[in-house]
Amino acid sequence: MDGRSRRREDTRQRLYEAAVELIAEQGFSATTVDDIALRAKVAKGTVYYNFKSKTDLFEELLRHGVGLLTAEFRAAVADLPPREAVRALIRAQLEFIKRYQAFAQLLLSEMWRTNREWQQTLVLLRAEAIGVIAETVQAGVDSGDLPADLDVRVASSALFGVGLVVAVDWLVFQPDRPIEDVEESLLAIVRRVA
Amino acid sequence: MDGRSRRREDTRQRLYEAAVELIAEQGFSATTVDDIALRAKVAKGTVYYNFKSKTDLFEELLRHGVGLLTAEFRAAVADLPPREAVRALIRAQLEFIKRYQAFAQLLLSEMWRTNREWQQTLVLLRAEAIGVIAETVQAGVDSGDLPADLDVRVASSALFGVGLVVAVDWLVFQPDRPIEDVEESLLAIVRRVA
Amino acid sequence: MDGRSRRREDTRQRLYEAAVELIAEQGFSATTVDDIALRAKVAKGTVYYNFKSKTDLFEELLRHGVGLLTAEFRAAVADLPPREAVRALIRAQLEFIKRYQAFAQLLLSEMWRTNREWQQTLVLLRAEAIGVIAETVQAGVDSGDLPADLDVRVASSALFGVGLVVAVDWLVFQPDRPIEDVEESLLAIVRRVA
Amino acid sequence: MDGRSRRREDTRQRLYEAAVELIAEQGFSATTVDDIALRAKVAKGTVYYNFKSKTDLFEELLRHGVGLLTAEFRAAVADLPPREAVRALIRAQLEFIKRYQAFAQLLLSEMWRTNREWQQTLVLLRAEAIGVIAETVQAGVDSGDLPADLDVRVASSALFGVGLVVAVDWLVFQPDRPIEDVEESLLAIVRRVA
DNA sequence: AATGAATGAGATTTCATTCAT
DNA sequence: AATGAATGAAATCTCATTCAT
Repeated sequence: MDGRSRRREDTRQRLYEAAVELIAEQGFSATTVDDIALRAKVAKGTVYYNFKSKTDLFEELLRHGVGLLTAEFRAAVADLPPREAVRALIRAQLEFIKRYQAFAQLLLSEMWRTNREWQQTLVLLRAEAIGVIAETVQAGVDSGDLPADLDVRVASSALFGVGLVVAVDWLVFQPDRPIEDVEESLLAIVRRVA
Repeated sequence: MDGRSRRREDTRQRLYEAAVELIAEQGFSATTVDDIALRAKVAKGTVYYNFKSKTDLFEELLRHGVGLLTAEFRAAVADLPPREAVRALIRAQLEFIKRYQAFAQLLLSEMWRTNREWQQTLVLLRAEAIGVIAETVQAGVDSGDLPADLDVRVASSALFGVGLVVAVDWLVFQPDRPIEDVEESLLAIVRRVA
Repeated sequence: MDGRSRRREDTRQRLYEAAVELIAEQGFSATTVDDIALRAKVAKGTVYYNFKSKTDLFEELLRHGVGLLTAEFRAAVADLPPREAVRALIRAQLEFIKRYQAFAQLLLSEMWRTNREWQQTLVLLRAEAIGVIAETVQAGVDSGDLPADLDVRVASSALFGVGLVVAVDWLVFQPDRPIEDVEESLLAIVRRVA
Repeated sequence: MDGRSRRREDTRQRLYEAAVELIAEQGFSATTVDDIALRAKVAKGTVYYNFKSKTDLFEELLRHGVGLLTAEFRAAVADLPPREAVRALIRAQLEFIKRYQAFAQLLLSEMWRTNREWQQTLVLLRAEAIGVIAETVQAGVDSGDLPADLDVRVASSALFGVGLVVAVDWLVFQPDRPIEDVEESLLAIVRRVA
């Protein structure tokens, strides 16, 4: 790597991981830079050597995480036919949430808040992720596979939210339940579009 | 004056209202006691005359709010037959969320966090509210109105979560959409149990 | 009683007692008006109905307590011959401290501090109490019963301080030891003037 | 840098010195952290960077100070014969008090209070310091240099208290009197054990 | 590239005092 | 004569940020 050394990139990664876990558990404001440095096993000054500010770290974190999710959404739909594509999106979301549990928890907690500094960032990122869903649903409506009266924006938004809340509820309150069960529940719930 | 004077009870009510709005927007930690006192139009000391701490105010707020919701759930089901009762619960939840929008937002943000001081309180309160749903669903399963293979706990939990996220999403991102639409979406989504 | 009703005088007495105990244990600043009201079983406002301020309550308390001590000193010496008079003073001090333990503790803690609001009051009261001792010692020197080279002021001051510290040490750290023992220790200690 | 950097250790020392003077004059509760920081010429936050709390600073201060006193006691007795050893202890106490006047004043004010957070700490520290005196007195009793009927614990306790109160009385009310006078008064007072 | 001591603005909390009843 | 809710100034404590090393 050039520009940013490998060592530095490693430090940033450790900071991301520490921050995402702590913010998932406690929220952004309740998580201190000391906490983050401690969990990442670096000195406090190192946080500021790598990020402009605590908020900056968090925004980069959001971008990083939602970027991953959107990429997986895109990969999931590939060229599948509409209904299968929707099912693939749900599966992808579930798998993402399972893998990045803390990030999902954090999204659920922050996504419907208003009046926070990173609000704008989050709204944009949300639009990106939901955009992929919307494209897929729209394709289904166009092809006649999904009901013509479906409000695409509303349905996509709901799909995303329902997936998030059901999956996180699962991870937090019934972690022993197998993922297939959860996927089934989700599919049952969203039958109309999947 | 019955135990607590009317004046005092009025002050507490004002503090609840101020706190719930601010915390919904910004979260618990980002909301200052100064903000709360200012919005409630009392002196800062008054907050501490009425509540042991900021956390205590928040916990009592949660108890107060979830208490109201649970009461409305109980009133809604009355003696209705199972499927109607479930529909009534959904309607009650929607109406509650519409009426106490800020409280709903706050619940959505805090309910799936772990590691916060009021976690235990919240888990208990959640169990109470979901309990009413579970009783209704169970009655439906027992009477044969709902599928026998339905996992009651899981379904009730999902019903609650989905209602919350869809309604808050509506209020935050599509406030102009009529409530009937939202109710319909919700019913469509949860067709299996309603 | 006229001017001040019996009820009011009773309330003031209860406040004195509550205050003296708490201040002995914790010191003046660490004792709150709430504490005092609670222990005296009156409402907080009542403290201010009876005393101008917390400091005022404390100063009146000091005056009241040292007044009692000085009176007992005067009663003790009566017309006794010098050395007996000194012994009588020591006994009187011990008995006073035993009876008003909390007050003695409080005196020991506050008497050698500087820079407190009531400093002046306390210095005056101390001078009064030590004055009685000094008169007695002076009489002994004059009559030849006590050594002519004795520095009266210094000796009286030491007599008072030593009595206070030994007696309070006894009450706090060896409360089971009989008072006669303590008296004996004290007499042994101050043999030169008694 | 050994464990704690030199800079940090210097800051802590400055904070000790500032705190001891202020607390001697005004007492613990009446001394603010602002006062301490101001006198130590550091920012308020620095106090909390170095000590968990105001109480923690005070407890460490007590430990530090009594540690010094105990060390000087041990150095003073060396291998002297009993009565000389007792005299050496008295001289050591006087010199310590003269040198660390503020600390002595503070001890006198806090040592016989009950119900303060640091009570336990102080009782332990007191036992340590008095322990050295008691060893010396015990040796004197064992060797026949001191009266066989002397209650060692009581005598040591009294010795310590009397030394403290007489020396502080001297520093506060008669600072011009030469130390030799004070030492002589003390020796006269405690003739039985010295 | 990283460190950790120090900072100071701003948060939470306390508490003597006031005041309407 | 007493009460207790309310106040606001001042206390304790926290924490994002800076900076010298």
